[in-house]
Amino acid sequence: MLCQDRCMPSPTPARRSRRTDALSADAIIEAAITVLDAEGEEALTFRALSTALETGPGAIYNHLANKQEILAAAAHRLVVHALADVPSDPDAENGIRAVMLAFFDLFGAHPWVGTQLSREPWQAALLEMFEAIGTHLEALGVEERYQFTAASSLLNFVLGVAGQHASATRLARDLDRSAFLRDIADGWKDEATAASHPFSRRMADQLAEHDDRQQYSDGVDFILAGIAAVTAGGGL
Amino acid sequence: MLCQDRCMPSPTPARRSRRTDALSADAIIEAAITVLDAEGEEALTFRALSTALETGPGAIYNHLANKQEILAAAAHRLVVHALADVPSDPDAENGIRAVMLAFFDLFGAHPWVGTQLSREPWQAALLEMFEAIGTHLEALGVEERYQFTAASSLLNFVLGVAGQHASATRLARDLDRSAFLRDIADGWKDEATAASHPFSRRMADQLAEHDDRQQYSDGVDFILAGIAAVTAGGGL
DNA sequence: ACCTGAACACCGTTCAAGT
DNA sequence: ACCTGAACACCGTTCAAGT
Repeated sequence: MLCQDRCMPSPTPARRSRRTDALSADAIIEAAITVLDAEGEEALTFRALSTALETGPGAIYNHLANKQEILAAAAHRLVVHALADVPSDPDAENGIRAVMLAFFDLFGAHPWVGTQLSREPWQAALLEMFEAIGTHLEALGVEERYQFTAASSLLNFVLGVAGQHASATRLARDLDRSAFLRDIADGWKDEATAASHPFSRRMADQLAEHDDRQQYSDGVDFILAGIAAVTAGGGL
Repeated sequence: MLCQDRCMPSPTPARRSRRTDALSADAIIEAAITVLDAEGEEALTFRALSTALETGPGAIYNHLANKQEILAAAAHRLVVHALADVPSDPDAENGIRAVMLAFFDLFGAHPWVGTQLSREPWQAALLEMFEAIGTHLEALGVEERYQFTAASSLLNFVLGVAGQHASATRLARDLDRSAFLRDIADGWKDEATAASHPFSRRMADQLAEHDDRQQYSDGVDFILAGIAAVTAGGGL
């Protein structure tokens, strides 16, 4: 649909297309998400975005303060949508797992969100995540005094995963993922590395072959089991 | 020591100082750490770095491929140093806690490391962290089949914390930290926010008053308890 | 072989001039 | 009130010219 380099000569004299509908923060955020998903984080520039919106780069500033605000709003929107799509479950433990997996799937579909979430502390998107996690912990019967630490622990875990996912995607955009991990695993088997890193050497094949989503899910289970154990066992 | 804006007139005609010792990757990395610690992430430019090194920006490329490599090498060096300083402990559970706290203290002293660690996946610094965690898990008696997931969970948790720490520091560089958290907590108490986020509303005061290091330490305990529970209980 | 620093190809952001 | 797009003040990186 885009006319990248050379356009067919048009019968009427070429004229710079100009948007007819009004520009809005919503439209900008939507266009930003499209660019980010299609071409990655580094492709989102004001020039690219304003071309997609058929306007000038300056026009964007009439609706959003700066690039950071565009990214924050885009991430927030996707987090809200992802949470709205999580089916409610009468079983509290299934509920918290469903929420955590929704986050994982969101980062899979939009890896740049992972980068954005570690850019501003306690931004709107993080509040939604914290709230969703906390609500389910409450339903799970976690005592009040553990709720803050428990919710933070789950949130920090998912943020760590999100960041790694984003950077892996940034680096391995074209490469296929398993070849990329195989390369790293092979590096762990190099004599020099292996000699000083025996644990990693032993884990190399698992790094190359593991199922990311399963491992994430297992990590969530570890933390949930820990929360349950500490709560039952009478404290930290 | 730096001559920032105006220099005293010197008796001999002013001459651009030129380094006498040879430039090296090590010297560049050391200078980069100094700049990053003193002035923050955004202050590290090739121009600033080459000024600190008394050379031209192009000279740096004779020793390191690009900015990413400088940051990765700087983070790696600090992680290695931090781990070298952790005293060995005969008690395995103290050992893993000491390693995890060493990471936390590292991010406190050099917040920019948190940003860097989520920039490249499985970079050298992460390998060191993974290895250190894994070695202690082995000592703790975690079964082989759980080691990869357990080590990854702890690593992802610490990476999440590191990222948040870095972004909080970036945003609140001059502001004092407690005032910054108070502001966010107050936002959670706003009528509009509180109505749709009751859990966060309830946690607001804890956000403002909690001890970061203690909470981190409690989070580590949750995960360790979960690993112990799952291992003892016969599987995920 | 290494250093120098101007030049290049970008950025995000601003702002006078338009409608 | 909003849009336009050239201009500004930066970046990281390159490279011809020096030593």
